[in-house]
Formats: sequence, structure tokens, C-alpha cells
Amino acid sequence: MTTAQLNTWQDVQSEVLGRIHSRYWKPGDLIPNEADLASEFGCARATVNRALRAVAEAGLLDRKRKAGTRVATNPVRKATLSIPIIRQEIEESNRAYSYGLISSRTAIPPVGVRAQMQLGETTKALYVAALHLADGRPYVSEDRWINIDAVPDILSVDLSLENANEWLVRNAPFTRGDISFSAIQADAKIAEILAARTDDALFVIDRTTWNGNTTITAVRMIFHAGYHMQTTV
Amino acid sequence: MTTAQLNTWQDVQSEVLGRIHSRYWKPGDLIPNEADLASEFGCARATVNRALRAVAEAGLLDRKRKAGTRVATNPVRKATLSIPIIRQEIEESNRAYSYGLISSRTAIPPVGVRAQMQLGETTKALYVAALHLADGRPYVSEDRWINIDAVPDILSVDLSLENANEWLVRNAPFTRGDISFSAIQADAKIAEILAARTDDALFVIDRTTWNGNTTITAVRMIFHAGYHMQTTV
DNA sequence: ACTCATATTATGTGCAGACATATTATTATT
DNA sequence: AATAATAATATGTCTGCACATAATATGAGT
Repeated sequence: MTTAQLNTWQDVQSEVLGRIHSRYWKPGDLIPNEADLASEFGCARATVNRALRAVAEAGLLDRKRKAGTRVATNPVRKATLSIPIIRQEIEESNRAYSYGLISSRTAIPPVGVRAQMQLGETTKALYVAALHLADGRPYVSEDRWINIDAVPDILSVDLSLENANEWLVRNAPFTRGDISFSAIQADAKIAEILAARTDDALFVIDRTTWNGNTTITAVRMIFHAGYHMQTTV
Repeated sequence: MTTAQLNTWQDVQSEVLGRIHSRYWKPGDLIPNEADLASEFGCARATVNRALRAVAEAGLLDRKRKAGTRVATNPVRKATLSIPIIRQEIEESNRAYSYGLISSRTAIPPVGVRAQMQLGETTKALYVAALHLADGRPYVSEDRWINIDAVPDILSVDLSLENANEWLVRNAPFTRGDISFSAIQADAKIAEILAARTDDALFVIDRTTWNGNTTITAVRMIFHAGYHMQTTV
């Protein structure tokens, strides 16, 4: 098989995707090596490598030194999900953002949160419960624990005025995070906060962030009934 | 500021991340250009470019030709989410996978599905309802519509033996997809299928895939109560 | 036949130089 | 002062060459 000259890595990527989608290269097949493809496409090997890397990052190719490159047999397609800043998400849909602090105190976190945040049994953290609103209507409830040792300055922030997440984004950069998506049934308390009915199904994001080995914050965000989070592959 | 010589793009990436996290470069700041950083780090400009591209892909830098590279002011952190093959997900947790066809017929899809799949008003599609089980227990219910025009061969597949998703992965590669995550409240029917209680909150993934402009399939996957989907940033 | 050592190989990357491209800054003109 | 044209600039990429590295294949020895 020979092809017209491909001049850019995007051209190579398109050709490679075409061969995968047409099943010219079947799942599990070893594809020609970079040098041979470069020869066939009339471009540099580095250009082929650049293109194949992108296709592999999308999950469609498995690459190994010496072994070569195979079409993935069970492609685990990867979607890129943006972790939004709530204000941004609301404003991008042309709604007015507002915020309300429900409560804030220092306390010893419950066992599960402590384990997740890897804090000691007697270590106090800052608990912040807040509500984000879109056009004055409840959008997402936020239950957050912040590790005071990691971010002592948070204690001098007026959290009735400023939302904790935005302050943290500006002042406590994280290097890694765990995220979990799930569904819960609204109890009476959350139903009241979100203006939902008891037992409504609510979409939940649980997130914990670290700076190196130091936990910054663990947050549970419970979205209003009917919320969808969308992305593309 | 001058730094020890950095020999690899990963070293450059680490140094750059360090400067961002330490706020040496603040959100909104224009960072030194590639050539200057290359000079400072004692490496090639291409090496700096490679590293900065990775950091930008993670959402922490905004890059523009001529304008230069800025630290993102509201970093929209990007998580990579693997769209799993259910069998794989179950087996990777050391459970036995099994599958049951609930029903299958050709029919005109409901209005919402038709719109999502961009099918004509009289176009019939293949409807497949199925259940995936882990260790004999309901794991995820799948309601699927398949565009017969895109994949006519599906009509000759025995879907009581073979799960539609796996057949499609092998035989109908997709080039793009839309995915949506949400929560629903179990009605009596789904509660029975998933051995849940009526009104339980259930995590849902809705997905539509296309090959070019041709819709392949639209599927609603409703997970067992308590399901979490996890990833990392 | 099995095990170990060595050679080979395909991907991963660094480098220098050049060119491409989108964008901003500067200069010329009115 | 405003506008248009031109120049400069920083990112984006291609190339050829070389080296690095993980992994597989081959050959030698028992």
C-alpha cells in the first residue's frame, strides 16, 4: 500500500486513523514500524512518531519499544473531561452566578474524610458548607474540608464573601487529584438546600487534591436535580 | 533566575510545574519565551516546546503564537477518563462477567433518540435491552439503539449470545462520540432489572457514537446503585 | 531442551537548523 | 489622530542525525 506524500503530522494522524477505522489494520495487528511508514508517507520518522503518539494517547494504538505498535484490541477510548470552575460553567451558559456560605468551622473531620485526606486522628480541618447558585437558583451544594496545615491562610479569608474553591485555585495550587462520579438520593437536608424533592437522584462529584504529598482539600459537590455533565470522545 | 542544566523534557516539565505551583510564575503571568528558557535550562528550544506543550495540555498554561505563554488564570484542569468496556471493568476487579439479553427488535426510535441519532421520522433502528452482571449480580443495564443503515450486519448477530457493544467495538469503529453523565431515580422497571429499590439514585452514562457523519449507536447505561466512576487529574 | 549472554530492533528522545504561521508591534501614509 | 501596510516575534512544526532505552531475537553453552 502506498500513499500520496503526507506533509504534516496531522496528515499522518488522519491516514493512520483512516486505516484503523476502515479495518485495513485490524485490532491486534502489528502496524508497520515508524521508519517504514515514514518511507511510505514521504516524511521524517519523527513526524510519524509525533502522529502515532497522538493516536496512542487517544487509546487506539498500543506502543512498546522493540515490540512495535499494535492496533488496540479493546480500545479504551479516552475522553478529556474539563474540571470546571463553577462560576465559569454558570456564566458560560449566560446565567448569573452567586454564592452563599451555609456554615464554616474548624473541627475534626469524620473518619471517612480523614482517611481520604490522610489526616491524623486529632487533626482539625476547616469545614465549609456552601451553595452555588445560577440566576438565584441552587446549582450545586459544596461540602468541603480544607487541611489547615497545608493552607493556614484560609483561616483569615472571609468565606461569606469569597468562595473557597476560587480562593484555593489562586492560592493553593494542586499537583494531583482524585475524582469520583456517582449518584445519591437526596435526604431531607440536601433536598432543602437544593430545592429538590426528598429522594430525588442527584449527580455527585467527590474530589480530593494534593500538593505533592500534602492534602489540600476534600470536597463533595452535589448538583441540582437534572444536572448532566457532558464531554466528547 | 538560573537553574541547573535540564536534560530531558520531563525535567523541564517538572521545573515549569514547580514554578507554577510555587507561584514564582503567577496566574496570568507571561512566562519567558521558549528560546530564553532553553538558554536558561541549557537545552534545545524543541525540548522546552515539548515540555510546555504537555503542561498546556493539562490546562495550566495558555499558549499563543507571538503572544507567548501565560500561566492560566482559571486553570480548567483536564482529567482523562477511560470509557471502559464493561466486561473488562468487571474482570479487572476479579469478578465474573456475564450478560443477558432482555429484548431486541427493530422499531422506530422515540423522538428524543431520533433527534440524538439524527435519524429520519420513519427510519427503523435496532433496539437492544441488555443486562451486564458481575458475579451473577446486576452491574449495568443497557438500552441501546443501533442505526441499521450504518451497521446492517448487526441484524444477523445473535445478541442473546454476544453483547452488542463488544460486537460494535470490533465491527463498527467510531470516529467521535458524545457522552453525558447524570443521575436518575429508579422507576419500578429499572429497579427490578437492577435489583434496586424503587427511587434509588442511579448513575447514568448516555453515549452516542458516529463514524464520520453516520450515527452508529445511542446507548443509555444505567449502573447499579452505589456505582462510582473514578479517575485522577 | 533449557538457560544465559549478546546482538538486534523499534520506540523515545535530544539537538540544531530551518521553515511556517498566527499575532503583535512598528512604521508609513493620510 | 487614525488607518493601512510592513516588519518583527514567539509558537508550531519538519528534518536529519544521533543517542538512549526497553524489549525481543538469536546464538552459545550445558
